[in-house]
Amino acid sequence: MNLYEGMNPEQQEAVEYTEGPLLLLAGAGSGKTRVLTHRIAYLIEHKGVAPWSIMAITFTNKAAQEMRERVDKLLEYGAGSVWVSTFHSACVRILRRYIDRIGYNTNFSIYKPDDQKTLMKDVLKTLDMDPKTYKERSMLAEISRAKNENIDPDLFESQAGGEWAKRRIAEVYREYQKQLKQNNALDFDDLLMKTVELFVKCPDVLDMYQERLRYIMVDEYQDTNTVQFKLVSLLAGKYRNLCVVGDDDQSIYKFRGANIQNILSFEKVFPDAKVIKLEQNYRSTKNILNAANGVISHNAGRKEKSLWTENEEGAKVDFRQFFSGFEEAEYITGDIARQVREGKCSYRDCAVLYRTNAQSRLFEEKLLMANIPYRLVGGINFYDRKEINDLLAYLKTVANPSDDLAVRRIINVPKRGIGATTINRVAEHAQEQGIGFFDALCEARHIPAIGRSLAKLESFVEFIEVLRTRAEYLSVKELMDEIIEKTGYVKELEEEDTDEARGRIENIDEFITKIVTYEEEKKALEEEPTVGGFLSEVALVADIDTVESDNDRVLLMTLHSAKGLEFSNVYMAGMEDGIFPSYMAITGDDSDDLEEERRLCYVGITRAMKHLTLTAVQQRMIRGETQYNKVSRFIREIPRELVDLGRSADAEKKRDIPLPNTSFMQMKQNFKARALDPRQFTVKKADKLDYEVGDTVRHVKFGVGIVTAIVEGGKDYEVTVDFDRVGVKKMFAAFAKLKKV
DNA sequence: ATCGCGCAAATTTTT
DNA sequence: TTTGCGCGAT
Repeated sequence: MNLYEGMNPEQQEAVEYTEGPLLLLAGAGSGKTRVLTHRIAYLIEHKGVAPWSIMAITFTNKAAQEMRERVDKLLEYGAGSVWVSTFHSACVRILRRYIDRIGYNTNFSIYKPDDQKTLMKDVLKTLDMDPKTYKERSMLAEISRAKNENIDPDLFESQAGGEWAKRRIAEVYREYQKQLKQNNALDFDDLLMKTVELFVKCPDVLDMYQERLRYIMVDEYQDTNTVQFKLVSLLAGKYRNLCVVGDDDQSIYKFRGANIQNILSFEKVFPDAKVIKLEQNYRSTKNILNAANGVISHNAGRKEKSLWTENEEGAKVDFRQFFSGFEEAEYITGDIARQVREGKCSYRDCAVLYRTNAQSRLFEEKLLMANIPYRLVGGINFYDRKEINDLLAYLKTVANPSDDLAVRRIINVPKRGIGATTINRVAEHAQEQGIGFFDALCEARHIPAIGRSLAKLESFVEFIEVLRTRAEYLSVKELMDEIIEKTGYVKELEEEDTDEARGRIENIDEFITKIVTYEEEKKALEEEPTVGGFLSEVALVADIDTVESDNDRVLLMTLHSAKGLEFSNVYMAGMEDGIFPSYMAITGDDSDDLEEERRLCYVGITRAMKHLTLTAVQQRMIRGETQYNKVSRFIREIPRELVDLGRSADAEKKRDIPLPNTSFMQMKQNFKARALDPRQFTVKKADKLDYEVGDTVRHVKFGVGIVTAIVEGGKDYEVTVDFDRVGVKKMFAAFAKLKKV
């Protein structure tokens, strides 16, 4: 395999420059993933580096998965041993192993924003603080900001000095951490911060990882925050083979603590760093790229860089204005329908991008009416649904006995006649005795004033205890079945017999399928599936991670979610001052905020390969109120000669779309029933396998082997392979992803 | 203990 | 427009 085929000199140089710090400034569409994957292959094949001493960190699980697949294609074997992961998943993996060294239990829970909010409410109550002046939202934002800077409560307090307001927040922060710890739980930011703490406090653990991970690569480096930088510096501290890839023009996560200084001053921190720029764009037409360049040139303080392309000039960038959001959505939908009808593209080539999730509704509605398949990314996550969170809370309760939040969520779900007063009494008792909520439940008979509720509490405790015992030998799926069976959760929904309840049952079925998928995948990798493992995985999936490329659908998502993706046809909707750039960015006094919006615009434009359409409207409904906005200033920053304003507005013939006689919700329901065909979630059994008995095949982790048997089962083929290195293994075809060599 | 009504508040972006 | 919460009734 020629690793350099079709690579430009800079890309080649980046692949070959393996020792010491390297900063790769890679513009949009400049083939950085290609460079990274080839670099990994080069390290293994030409430098004899062991696959397991290479770590690549990406921003999303989707990106990680893609990178794994691409490395796998380049290599004969060993690709499975390269550690490709997101920051958060990597940290979970490290902490599940060693967090007991810093005083937590390795079966810790991971608290998502919803859980954080609940916990924060408790914290504010404990501290007796007025929730009107101290909003949990802003408290959590402050704490998150601190954690992203690796500031612990002590440091926070000392930084507060004499400032009264800040000292108060420090108090909240301290109590919040205390309660997290009592629950043996970590929030997202803790995952990073505690890993750093672990490395600092336990040099032997750090040393072990340093010795193992000798080559480290970080993708989307412009979006790393201070803790992430610290983490990477620690890991790479010994061998200093650190390659970071980023583009300061695509830094769009400052609000989440991303520190653009990480990239701007990389050369100061690593004075011997080599800098390579990738400036040739392979993705977009000249017109699109120039439009992007035009916009981003209005930002100050950028790294010197000019993106160019050899691609054709292409069509001009379309800009269309409409009266209301209704017509905007109609136009975009109609345009997609037309393009597909004329055979110019497929649905999957089209993406509608917008600034806020709330804007998705109108597009959903129109696409639904036009019968165009779509996938909505983001907004309400699958795992944010009530029924799913209830079931997850059961699993958390079983896995982590200290997780009071989980216990309290499910203690009366489904209704067991245990009400607020009883729960408060138990909580008080726990507080007095300095024990956990669940422990307090166990000794409920010693709590005065529990009265008649005692029997109910005891039977609940017994139920959980039984589950914990059974969990020792049941699979995750079996455990979940038992929970559903014994609680009567689904049965209750069935009796409700409403559309809503039916939807919930569907979600639960989907959830169970996800459990099964998780278990099968783990088994295919010869790893033990566990409740804790499943919970970690679930906590860290973003909606974008679950977008399958093999479905032919239009994608709807925010500009943020679109980072790292590309489409032939991109529609950027809501190009209005106050929407994009957001009202906050315009009115705020920080010019940085506006620049970040501009970078976001740059990211959006550079997603497009062939066609870019920007739209704006005169009046827009925002939470019930009509707003009148001016055309986005970003439109004016695109060189005029690159823009096509379309025929005059009245020449745009409005086509009549028949009004549906069904409600939006109902249509959505129907669409869901059609789109979420069960086949999509169960593993599809291949019609036939592309290998047979006697063939030599390759497995990501086990390497090369010979197929000795194939048994056809109901759901899938069970394949037996005799591997050169690890011996005979049995596996399911759909998960093992064996490739004939 | 549970249900339901009515009023208030909220929306930037996410691992 | 949608969601969340508090209070009163059963």
